[in-house]
Amino acid sequence: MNKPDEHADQEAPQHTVSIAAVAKRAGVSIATVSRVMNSVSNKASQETIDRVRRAVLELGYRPVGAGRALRQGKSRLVAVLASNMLNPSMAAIAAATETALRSAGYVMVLCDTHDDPKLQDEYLLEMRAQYACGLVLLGAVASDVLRDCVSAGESLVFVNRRNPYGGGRFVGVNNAAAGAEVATWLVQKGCSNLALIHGSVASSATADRVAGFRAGLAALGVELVNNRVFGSNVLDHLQIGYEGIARITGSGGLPDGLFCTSDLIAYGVRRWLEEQRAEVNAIEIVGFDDSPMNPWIAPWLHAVQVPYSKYGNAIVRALASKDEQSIILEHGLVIRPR
Amino acid sequence: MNKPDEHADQEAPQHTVSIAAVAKRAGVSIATVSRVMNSVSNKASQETIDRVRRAVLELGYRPVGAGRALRQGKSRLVAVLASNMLNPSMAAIAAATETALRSAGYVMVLCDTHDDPKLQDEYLLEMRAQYACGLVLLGAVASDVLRDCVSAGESLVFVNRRNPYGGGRFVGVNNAAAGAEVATWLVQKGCSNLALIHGSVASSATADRVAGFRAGLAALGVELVNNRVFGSNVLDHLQIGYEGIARITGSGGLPDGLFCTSDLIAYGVRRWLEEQRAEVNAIEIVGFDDSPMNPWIAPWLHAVQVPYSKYGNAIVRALASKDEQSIILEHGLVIRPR
DNA sequence: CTCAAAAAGGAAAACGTTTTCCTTAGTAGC
DNA sequence: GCTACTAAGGAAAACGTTTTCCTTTTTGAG
Repeated sequence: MNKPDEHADQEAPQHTVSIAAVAKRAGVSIATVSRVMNSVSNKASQETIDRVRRAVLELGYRPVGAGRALRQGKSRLVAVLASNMLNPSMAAIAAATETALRSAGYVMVLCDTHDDPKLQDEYLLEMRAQYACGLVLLGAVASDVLRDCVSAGESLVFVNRRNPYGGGRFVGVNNAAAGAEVATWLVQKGCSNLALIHGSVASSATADRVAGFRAGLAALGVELVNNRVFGSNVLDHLQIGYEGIARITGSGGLPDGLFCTSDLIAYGVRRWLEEQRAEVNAIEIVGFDDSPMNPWIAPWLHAVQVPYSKYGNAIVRALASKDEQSIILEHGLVIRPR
Repeated sequence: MNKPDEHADQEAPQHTVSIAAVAKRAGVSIATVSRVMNSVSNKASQETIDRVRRAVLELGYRPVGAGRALRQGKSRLVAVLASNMLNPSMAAIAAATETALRSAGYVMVLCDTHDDPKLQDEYLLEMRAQYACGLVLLGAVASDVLRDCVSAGESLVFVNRRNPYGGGRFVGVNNAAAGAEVATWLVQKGCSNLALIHGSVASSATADRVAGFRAGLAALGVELVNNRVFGSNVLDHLQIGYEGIARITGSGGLPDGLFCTSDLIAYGVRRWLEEQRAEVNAIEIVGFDDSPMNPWIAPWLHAVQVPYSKYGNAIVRALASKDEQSIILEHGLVIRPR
């Protein structure tokens, strides 16, 4: 911490130092400054470049976003539309995305759509008005403006949940394969009374996890009867787990192996079991996401581990890529010893 | 879901509909359109206003942010600089803030400073370049540019952690009072072997909680000896709790009452206790924040409840207010029965 | 009826960039 | 000594707003 008095070194910039100021200081035109800033080749001698660079440093110049955006017809803003920011896995993705975007020179605008098509539309329109140069949908929901954006060929990246209108860039894990792996592990572990609790299948991620789990069981010749499955469209996954395990247990006793399509569902399950004073350790519970807090708050939970910290870079890569590729990241299956 | 064909109602706008288009359609000048949009009084007849409004609706016009920002010298972007977005309580504040900002017509830019002064400076400069009209600091750290912003009188709101340079708008709870309440409750509960585990006191929030707790005990004539206190600057609060309870127990046995300055610290404590197979229910543990997930994942934890969902509106109010007022929100003390 | 003030609204400047034209001076190939 | 071509760089337009002037018309007070 240096004393407030001796800050006469280069703290002059104060507020808005424009390209014109830099040009004047370097003794060149604003066009040249702009070209140096954007490293346009063959438009300035090395000497000029150095002079401009020096002026930029001395004045602490940094291009005003609005000017550039207005001229180019697009800003450096990337909008991230999350369906529910209170969900820890969303927050993890948002955090990783922010870091990756920032180091790629973008600025993240974060919006919470609460899984509401109307609100999503509002945000999409607003971001268009802000000249956002990219849209990241963390759990997209079908909506009119989204369809519009898709068909207009805007720069969209769908994360975890696929484009409800098909196609488009996608970043996520292989949910179906993960579901199947869970099935295999539970069966090999010797569980004979399996159950499944899942959230809304309007999410392609959830739907794939469920389908993969069922397919995995089918491949092993294991049957999953209907009263061993609970699904709900409720947004609060904790609630789903709590209610789901109650229902399942009520109509056929405690299972000995359980797949929950999210960690939160598993937390809800555990809560009910503890309230019932059930023999919790007799049940193998597998969640999905594997929150970094799990080793601390849920050491009893196995989980498909989604590499959220790697999502950021993947999303930036997807945004930058020209073709509509899907980026499938590798998941893991974390088994926690009792 | 309506069929893709019959969308000829008013889906024409496609991409960029500018103020000029609206003006043309309404048969007025762009100046008039602008004035109607910003409801400048005495500049348009009711009839004109209606005509413009109709044109706006029909074309789906919405002012381009960059144009307005450039002209006015400030955008509608509000930057939220969070010290650690993976902390659930930060995420909760961010979510509430986003909603409140949005409904007040602002757009939230979320940045994760990782509690790093250099990164915070980078963000502050970048946001200045983006003409951000407000800065919300969720856990500010002392840094050169921040000092600059403070003395330049920029629109700053400090949340939870106070301005390291003094003054400024502040939103938070009365941490000292809350700490004292915890002390009182623990003593009244009959605990005689108290302990305290806290994070970095560089955060004014933590410092106040600790000071309040100590003052509360002192007022009751209870002494808190040094080997019953553990503090650490480590960022990971889970780790602090885990290590803290180990140290404290090692140098004086298990406490029967414990105050942790964050929920996460308490989670870490619980983990260690369970690993040691300690009689966990013999200890009254009080956390701070009271995450909405606590009833589910930590029903054993008492906690000072911070009304994070109310932070959003308070922050917007603070941003809008002319004078540098502090907004102190009411906290609670949630006691969970065993 | 006169005059001032208010209402209504248009033309154009300004904001800070990027980029399209230009112009000039070298330079390589013949 | 030409002719092309490239390097180097400036002037000015353009992006979409808001706002300052300015003009014309209407209103109200005397």
